[in-house]
Amino acid sequence: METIKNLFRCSCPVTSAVDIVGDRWTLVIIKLMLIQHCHTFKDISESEEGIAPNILSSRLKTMLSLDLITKTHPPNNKKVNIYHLTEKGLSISPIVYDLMAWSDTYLRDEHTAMTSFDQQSISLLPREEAIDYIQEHYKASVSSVLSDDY
Amino acid sequence: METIKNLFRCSCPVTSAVDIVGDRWTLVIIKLMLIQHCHTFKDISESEEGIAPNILSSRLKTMLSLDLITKTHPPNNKKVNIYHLTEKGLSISPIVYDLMAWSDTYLRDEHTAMTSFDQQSISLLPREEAIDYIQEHYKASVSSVLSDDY
DNA sequence: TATATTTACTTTCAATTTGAAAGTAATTTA
DNA sequence: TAAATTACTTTCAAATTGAAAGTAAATATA
Repeated sequence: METIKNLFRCSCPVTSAVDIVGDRWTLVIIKLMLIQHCHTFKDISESEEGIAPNILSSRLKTMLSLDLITKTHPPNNKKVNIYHLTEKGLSISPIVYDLMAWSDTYLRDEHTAMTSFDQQSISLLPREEAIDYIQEHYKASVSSVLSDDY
Repeated sequence: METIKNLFRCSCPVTSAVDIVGDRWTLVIIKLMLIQHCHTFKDISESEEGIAPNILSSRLKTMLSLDLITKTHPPNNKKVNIYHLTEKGLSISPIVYDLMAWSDTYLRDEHTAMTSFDQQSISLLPREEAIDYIQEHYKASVSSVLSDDY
């Protein structure tokens, strides 16, 4: 008889969030979808991050089960799977933004090869507007991919 | 001949931040220091999160080497070690805040035992003020612990 | 001053997770 | 109809995590 062991270590909301996104890949996959507009298994596989296919497969399954992402086909295509962020997943955007901003300030000295924000314009906007901009562009990209003739 | 393998997977600032804080414990330890004012090995060990001493020891060493925390003794005490956040570590505060806010909105349904913000007052403040409040109280607590006769 | 307690760990070992490499199956393109 | 593409799965070794017990130095107590 198998028991499902509790996903959450304790009652703390911060620790509970870490129970969901606290690993080497979940936030990276969210960032690849959100910022680099990776919508397919192949897109994510080919990213600079170099995730192994078994790991990606396993993470996507977990993220689906946690309702961070959903999976659909583009119209008239049964081969390609489109993964996209749910509202719950898209709401991780502020955390992705803050990680980017923190690295920009505190990691540059020890990681000289590190790049800046993807679009220059983002670094010029105030935080809230930058996050909105990222989210709106992401949604537009998903719409485009899910429209006819991808 | 040993080579130090690069800490960073790639040039992306988000992924680089995940290379630093993307595991099960680093953000939890920062949160325990910042919010619950855990300053010693014992304080952290006894937390609700239940971290094993070998894991805690290993994480603290890594965090010291990454300059996220420093280690000192209180005056007139050679036994107790006080760990506290550096500027670099304290600047993770916005991420901790955002994780807390995200859980509050998106995890409550699936994790009914989850508590709210530690101090009620924090949830009433706007984000920037809440973060400032948390950081100032943290700094005051460190000062107090490092003053005479702990 | 001697003993008990506390604090901060380390050691050992089993279990779980990660990741590299190769392989497979369905679908679509040429 | 054959080749290429996409989305995976399988296998196995290496690294990480974690539970349990143990140790050493410093401090508090009798």
